[in-house]
Amino acid sequence: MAYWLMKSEPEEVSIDDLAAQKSLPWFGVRNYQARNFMRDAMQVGDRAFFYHSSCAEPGIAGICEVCAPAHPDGTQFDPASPYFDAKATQENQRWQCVDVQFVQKTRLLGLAELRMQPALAGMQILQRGNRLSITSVSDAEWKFITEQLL
DNA sequence: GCCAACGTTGGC
DNA sequence: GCCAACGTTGGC
Repeated sequence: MAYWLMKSEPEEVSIDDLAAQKSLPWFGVRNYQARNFMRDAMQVGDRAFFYHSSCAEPGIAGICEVCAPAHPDGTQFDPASPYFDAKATQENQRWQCVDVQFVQKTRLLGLAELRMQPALAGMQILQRGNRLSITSVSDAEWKFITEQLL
């Protein structure tokens, strides 16, 4: 069982959207490293912080859980989708995603507040230039955030 | 809207 | 396989 942090733009999919839908595919990832995490490392039952990015209040907004293993991301084949990938074919599909289900909404734990914690100084999301939309979270970081901050 | 940082592309 | 140019991310 591993822990993750998954970024989503709340204008597209927020923690409230996930709560309303119960579960949904984590579609739209177009970065190989993040895809590889979903395809190779994430397992059903893993938990993740649901992080709101590119918005007025970026930060952790809730918790979700992987509920289905990686499967093809259908948006790569949909010409109407912003995530359409003209180079993806049924034989050579490029993008996969896991499904996640809602666990809980939390208070908004903002970026600045995360940065204030010495215990979290090594967190991937806080590293300079970090852009990866899925990062792993250590057991210690998960414990600290869930038990001390939320 | 700015811009630093990073990933991807494509010519060579 | 190098690397410059370009595109994207994401906080501010």
